Amino acid sequence: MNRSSGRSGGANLPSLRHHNASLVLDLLRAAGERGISRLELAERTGLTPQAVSKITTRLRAEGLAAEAGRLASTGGKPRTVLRLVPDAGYAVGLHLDRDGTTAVLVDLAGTPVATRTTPLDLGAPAAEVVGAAARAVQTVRADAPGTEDHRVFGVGAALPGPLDHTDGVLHRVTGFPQWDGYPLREALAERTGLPVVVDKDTNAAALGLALRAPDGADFAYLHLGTGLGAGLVLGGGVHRGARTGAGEFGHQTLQLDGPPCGCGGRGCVEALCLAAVARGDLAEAARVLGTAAANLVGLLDIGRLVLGGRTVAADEDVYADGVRAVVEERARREGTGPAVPVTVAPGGDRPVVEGAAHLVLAPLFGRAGEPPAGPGGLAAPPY
Amino acid sequence: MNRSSGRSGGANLPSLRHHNASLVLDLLRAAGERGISRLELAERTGLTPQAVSKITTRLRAEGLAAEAGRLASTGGKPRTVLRLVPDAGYAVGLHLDRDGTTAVLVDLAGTPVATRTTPLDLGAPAAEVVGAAARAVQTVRADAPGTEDHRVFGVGAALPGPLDHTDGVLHRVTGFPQWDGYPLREALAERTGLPVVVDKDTNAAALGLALRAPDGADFAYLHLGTGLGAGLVLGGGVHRGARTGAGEFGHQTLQLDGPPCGCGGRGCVEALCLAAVARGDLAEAARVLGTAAANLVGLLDIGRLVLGGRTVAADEDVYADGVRAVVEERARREGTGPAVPVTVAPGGDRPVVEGAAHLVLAPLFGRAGEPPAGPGGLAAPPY
DNA sequence: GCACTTTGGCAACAGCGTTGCTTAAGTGGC
DNA sequence: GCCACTTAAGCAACGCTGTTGCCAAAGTGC
Repeated sequence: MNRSSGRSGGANLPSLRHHNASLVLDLLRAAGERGISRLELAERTGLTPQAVSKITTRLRAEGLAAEAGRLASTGGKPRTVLRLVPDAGYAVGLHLDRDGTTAVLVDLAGTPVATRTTPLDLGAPAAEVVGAAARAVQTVRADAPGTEDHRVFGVGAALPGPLDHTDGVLHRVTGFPQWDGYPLREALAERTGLPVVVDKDTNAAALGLALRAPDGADFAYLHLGTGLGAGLVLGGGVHRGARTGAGEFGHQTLQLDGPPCGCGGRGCVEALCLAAVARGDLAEAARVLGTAAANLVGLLDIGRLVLGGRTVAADEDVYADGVRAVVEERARREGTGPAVPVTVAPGGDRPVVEGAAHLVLAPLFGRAGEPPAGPGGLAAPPY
Repeated sequence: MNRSSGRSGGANLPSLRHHNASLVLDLLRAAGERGISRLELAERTGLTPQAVSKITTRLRAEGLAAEAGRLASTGGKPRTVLRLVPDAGYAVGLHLDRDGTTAVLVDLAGTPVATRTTPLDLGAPAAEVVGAAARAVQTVRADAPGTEDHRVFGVGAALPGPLDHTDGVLHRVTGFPQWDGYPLREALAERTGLPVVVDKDTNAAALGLALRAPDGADFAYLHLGTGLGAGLVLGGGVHRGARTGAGEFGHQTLQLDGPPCGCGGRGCVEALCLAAVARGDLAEAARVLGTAAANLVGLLDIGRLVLGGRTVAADEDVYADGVRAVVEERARREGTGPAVPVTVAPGGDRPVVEGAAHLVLAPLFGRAGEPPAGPGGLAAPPY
């Protein structure tokens, strides 16, 4: 039973079946090419081996799972290894950044099979940007043969700035007022003929990283690029909050009555941090970022911190070490156990595009987030 | 299904039954004395009317629900109103504060039926404090006749400072080093013969307020007393984090390199806020509190803020207005809709004791939190 | 008094995971 | 080479879930 918001849902037999199937499918996905045996699935889900057998039989019949070799015997019949069938479905990830667009086609396992990056000014007229984005989607689909229409589940689009994840309407992409109130989801769905999900870049990246994490622990993804934002993963899914605006990390006040910030406030982390970057004092930038991160860790008792974004990518170790130092010092003071690990997400901005594709795939695996709706409407999931 | 942490749980028929029964029971509880009809239960849960009939029949057979009158007809057979039977079970709430202990016996509906407050120095030897607490529990049970042993589900204990909710061991109650590592749950369970759950005072209060809230929206409870802490309610349940230490709100850095705080850090909200209180500048205290609160609202996109604690209770309006002003100004700047409402929890510290009792009751209603374990062990819930 | 509406229980049912047992497929002793 | 043993996985029967179709109960309104 899932950490979805609200408490409406009564459960019936189909929802129970779907829940367990998602759970198994998620474990298969997490196991990757290594695969996983039926008995291990049973142990991990708490279901009986017989129930897992029934569920995997259905998944195999639907082409989502397949047997793939067997393990060494431990004194009896050896376990059969099951694997997710990656090409049972695909999704498109789309990253609309301030100065360029990247589209990626990933398979069910999350592996990218085609990528395209094109320069694109997010400040151009909306119709132009949407048109270019739709073309990028078509291109990346054409790049990968054998991915017919019905096997592409949808498009996940990630972009900076506040937006409403539920209805896919942008609020106010910082610096580009023409996007205010623009129904991006609808427009993209119409142009691509595919279901579309829209989310903030930080949320997309966080979701992608969450699906790759071996443990299910809560973590925060801190993205430092042209701005500073966060994606929060609580309980296995992205935490979006009441109005899907969570992750407003950059305009956290870190210095009461400090220097003015572009947002109109004073002493925001983003302003302090980027000012330090601008004057070349990366150690100070890392210290400021670390202080805000430590605030977050204390407030939510988060288990892990992941840094990302272009600015971080340029000097990974400086930021990782600087943030780690602040977090460790605070943990020592409070004496509540070892400090949380601090890592850097590899690949600069790449986690954003790949995570965007996961906006579409995640619901299949029971991860938080409602399935996308739109024209060519996503039929009931194949299981 | 439920926002529990981790993603282990496969679901079977008993768990499905339990889930739906909890859901119905929670709606009955929320309806209070007003009651609720079968058909409304069906609408709210999404279950069929027939399923609700079956579930409520079981609940009535077990003495947890009862029919209570009927509504006006709308042209046909009038709806029958169902209500929770409050005296079907009880729980004890215990608030161990720095200078006193309060115990309360509440019924299944959360209504207090007996209260006792005794002065008690939390700095006294552990055995002494536990003994006095256990006596308080016995006293409050004796105060309410007709509440035999098997109908008291357990004791929920709330106290300040970091602790491990999972195993009930205290970490370091600020200012009282003798509690460091003390297994409070075990000790209290042994002395009272009842299952015990231990949690931070802020979490207990937040849980109690969450159960009373009409909507299921996320909110934060900010407690300003001798210290400053927060309780977070996300997705209907208390968010405790990886090591059950979430809510560390007071030692959030709000002023880089600011004045030193007792915790060893610099520029913590708690230090800034309490310093302002000490010099009588309540408006500034409220502004500082509001700034930290606005950080929290932005980060989590929380839907509501509730203030509490003795310091707030002494000047409710000053704090409510001061915090509201900061939050509203930030909302205006960011332009993401109306600011979140700011209210004060009535009754000073009372939400803490009553919320403590809910630590025991909440699992019955499917709210986050594992059921208590301990001697005299809580048998399977009565439904 | 009769037609109609709405509530809510009864009975039959489909489908879920579970249990008990059987078959498959290995290892290791002799 | 054979047999006893162990472990994995499927088959069949089962108990229990919510669902569906139907009917009795209990009102309103002409």
